[in-house]
Amino acid sequence: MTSVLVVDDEPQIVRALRINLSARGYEVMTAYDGRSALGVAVEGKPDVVVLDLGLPDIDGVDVIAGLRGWSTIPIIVLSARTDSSAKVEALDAGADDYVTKPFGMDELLARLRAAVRRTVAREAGDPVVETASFVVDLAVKKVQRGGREVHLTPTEWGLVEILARNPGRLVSQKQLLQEVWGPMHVNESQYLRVYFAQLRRKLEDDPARPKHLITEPGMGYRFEL
Amino acid sequence: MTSVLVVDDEPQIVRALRINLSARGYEVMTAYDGRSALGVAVEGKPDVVVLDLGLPDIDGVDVIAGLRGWSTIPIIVLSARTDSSAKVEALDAGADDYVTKPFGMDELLARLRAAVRRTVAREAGDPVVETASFVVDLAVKKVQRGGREVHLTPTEWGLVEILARNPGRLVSQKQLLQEVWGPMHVNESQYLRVYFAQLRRKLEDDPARPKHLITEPGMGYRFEL
DNA sequence: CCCCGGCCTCAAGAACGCGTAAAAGCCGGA
DNA sequence: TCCGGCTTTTACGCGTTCTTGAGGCCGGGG
Repeated sequence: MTSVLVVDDEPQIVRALRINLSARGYEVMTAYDGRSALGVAVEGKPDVVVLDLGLPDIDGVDVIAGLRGWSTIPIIVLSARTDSSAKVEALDAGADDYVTKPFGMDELLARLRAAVRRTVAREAGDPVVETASFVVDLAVKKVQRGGREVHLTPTEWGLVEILARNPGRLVSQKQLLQEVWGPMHVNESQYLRVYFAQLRRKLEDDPARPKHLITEPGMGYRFEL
Repeated sequence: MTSVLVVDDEPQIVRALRINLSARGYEVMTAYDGRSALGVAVEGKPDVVVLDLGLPDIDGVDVIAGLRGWSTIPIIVLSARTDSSAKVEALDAGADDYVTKPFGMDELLARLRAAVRRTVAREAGDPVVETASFVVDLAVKKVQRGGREVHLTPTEWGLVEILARNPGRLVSQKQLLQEVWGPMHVNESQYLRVYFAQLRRKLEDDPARPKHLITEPGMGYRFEL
């Protein structure tokens, strides 16, 4: 299910959006200020964010920057300001679209569909990553090894998923910890050692000499095909 | 260079866009009707399309469909119709954005940047820096020399990364020390000597006569391609 | 000619990060 | 309540990396 984070300080707008979005099968999260919006975004990993710019605590542009710091989630800005400088500012800060209030619900929903479609298209590319030893199916969240399915715990899968989405790339310890354990645990690199040992035991032919789950000492980990 | 296909049957709009886009460094292609637009798109493979919906020959939505049949190029629709049903129709046909005429050039350019930014982020082909002796891949954080991968320690990589991002430019000792060792060690120029010796041993064909990792005595270091 | 600053080289101990194992804590379901 | 699976914590040995100091080289200036 596609999840949407709605951020606005006007309850009636949040309510209207929640009703319309839920009715169309979206999962809806909400936030009423910038600070909690960033928190909810980290926790809930929404597929798209609808963001009002006139928030009470943080400037809208800073909220965009805060999201863009770690994510490429599409952001659709809602704002009462119609002047082009506001639009330019928001779009250049990293927003994907800009809709002025009052807005037509039909149009907003269409723009939302367009935004989601783009990211789906981006990630749709063969959601299966294959190595000589095992196969990762990102769509159904399963791993096979020698024809047999390998059971992974949620944490293990979290790591495998991030790595498999970045084949060949070095992924920093910080990024892994951030995305799997949350921003509070970015220094617990011991977790990574424990879990990578576990994953190697489950997936590598020779866990002591891994061919695919590679450690880059001091930097991070790499998923070699 | 980013290329833009502008499709509109009103010459003055095409001209205005051509001038503004060229001035900002875009490569501009043009078409005045739907049929030729599809042809030019196939030939020129633009990075983004600005499409007027009121074309003389083909209905705008069909042009979108014609493009979407084989491509995911971002499409920004221009249209005089402000009713939401028109917007919904175009967006659901596959358009990425919808701007109503008359439009502000600033805003259109910002939306165009947003559209391009998305696809660049998506396709970001590895930024690779290549010399006669070795290859630095900044995205995956790897260095190759003569087909074989060279292992770099975190500190070594830190130096190579900074230099490779500034090819040909002189980078001061202070900057290198600051970025790799932190502000506390900007005077430890001995570190640089030790590590550059190490890097030259790993990367240069003749470490005693470096061709790429050049010392500028008293100033800093330079990465020659 | 000699001195000196800056650079290169080498080597050794300290510090760090990794892998591994095993115990302890924390649920949720039977 | 007990059990089993999963996560978090602790401990230790080991190899690698970083830091540091000493010595040699080179070129420019006195």
